[in-house]
Amino acid sequence: MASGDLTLSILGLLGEGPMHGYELKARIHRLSGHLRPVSDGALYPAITRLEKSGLVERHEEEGAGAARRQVLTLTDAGRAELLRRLREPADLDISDQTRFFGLLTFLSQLPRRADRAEVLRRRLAFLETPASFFYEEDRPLRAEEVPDPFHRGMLLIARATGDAEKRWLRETLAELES
Amino acid sequence: MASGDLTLSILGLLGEGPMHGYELKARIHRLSGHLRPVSDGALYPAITRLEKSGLVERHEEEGAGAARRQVLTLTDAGRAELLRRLREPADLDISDQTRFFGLLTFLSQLPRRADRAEVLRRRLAFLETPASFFYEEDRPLRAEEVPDPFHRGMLLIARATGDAEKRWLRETLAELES
DNA sequence: GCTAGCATGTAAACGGTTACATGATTAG
DNA sequence: CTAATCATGTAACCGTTTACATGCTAGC
Repeated sequence: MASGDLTLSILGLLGEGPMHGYELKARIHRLSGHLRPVSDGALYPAITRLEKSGLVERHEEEGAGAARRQVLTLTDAGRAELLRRLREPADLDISDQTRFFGLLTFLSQLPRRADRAEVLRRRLAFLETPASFFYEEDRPLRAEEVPDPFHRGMLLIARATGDAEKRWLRETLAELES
Repeated sequence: MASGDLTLSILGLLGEGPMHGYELKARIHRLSGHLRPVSDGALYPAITRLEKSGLVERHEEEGAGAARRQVLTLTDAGRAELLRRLREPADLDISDQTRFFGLLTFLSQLPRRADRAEVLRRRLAFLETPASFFYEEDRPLRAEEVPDPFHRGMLLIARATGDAEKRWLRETLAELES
C-alpha cells in the first residue's frame, strides 16, 4: 500500500458507515489486497493516529465471534477531511493510476456533481499531456521508435490503457455535465 | 517511488554503464519522474547503502559543469544482484503494474532468453487469474454488475488494460519461444 | 550581481514491513 | 484437542519525504 493510501481507505470505508478494525482490514484486502496486503502493524497504528487527530471515534462493543471490538465512527472533522481529500487530491493521486483508483473507489461520496467532474477532468488533462518512459532530446518516443522489445511493450500497453481510460473519462464527463 | 524500486533502478541503470549520482537522478526522473520524482534524500543514501554492501564502487572525477563527481560502477556482486532481481522478481513485482514496468525497463539485460520468457510467463499467469476490485460473496464482480459509475470505470479500464497487456505478452512469448 | 544548473550530502519525522504477543470462540 | 477465525496490539528495522546545507561555474 503506497503511503497515504491507507489513510484514505480508512476514511473512505468509514464514510460508508461505522465498522471495527478487523472489518476494515477485510474490506481493504478485497479492494487492493491482491496487490499489497494490509498488515496489522500498519492498520492499527493508522487508526490510533486518526483517533488522536480527532477524525475518528471509538466505541467498545462485544465481539460477534470472540473478542471485544473497537467500533470506529467518522467524526464531523473526519468526514470533512475525507471530502477534502476527494475534492482536492494531490498531483500524485491524479498521475499514478493505482492512487487514482483509490480516489475512484470513494468518489461517489463527494456530494456535489461538479466536484466529482472536476476530479475526472484533472485526470483527463494529465492523460492528454504527451509523455513517454523514453525520450530523445526531450521528445517523448513512441512505441514504434524504440528498439528494445520490452520497452516497446511498455509503450504499447501504456497507450492502450490511456486510450481506454480517456474514452471512459470523456463519456462519464459528458453524462455528468448533461 | 515504491520501496525497492529505487535500488533496482540504480542497479539497472548502472548495468548499462558507469555514471554519477546526478546523472542517475536525471535518468530515473525521465523513466518515472512524472509519477514520483526521486529526491536527493532517497538517492544518495541508497547509493551509500549499495556501496557499503559491495554492489557498487565509487571513483572521484572532475565535474564537467562544476563540482567533483562520484562515478559509480557496478561490481561483479552488483551485476549478480541485478540479474538475480530480474530473474527472480518478488510476487509484488509481478502483480503491481508499476513495479512490473520497472522490471521490463531492464529485462533486456537478462542474458538468457529462457529467463526473460519466464518473467513474462509469470506476469501472464497473474493476469489470467480472475480478479476484481469488488466482490459478492467471494465472486469477483464484472463491470456490468456494479452500480457505482466510478467503480464501473475502474473495472472497464482494468479490463482494457489487462486485455492489451495479455495480447502483447502472448505475442512476445511466441517470438521468444520461436 | 544574480539566477540557473551542476553536484553531493545530512537529519528529523513519518509510515510501512515483519515479527512477536495475547486471548477468546467455533468447527472439525 | 486443535486448528482456524475473530480481534487487537507493540517493537525493531528500514526506506522515503521534506527540509536544510554547501559550493562551484556559466550565462544574463
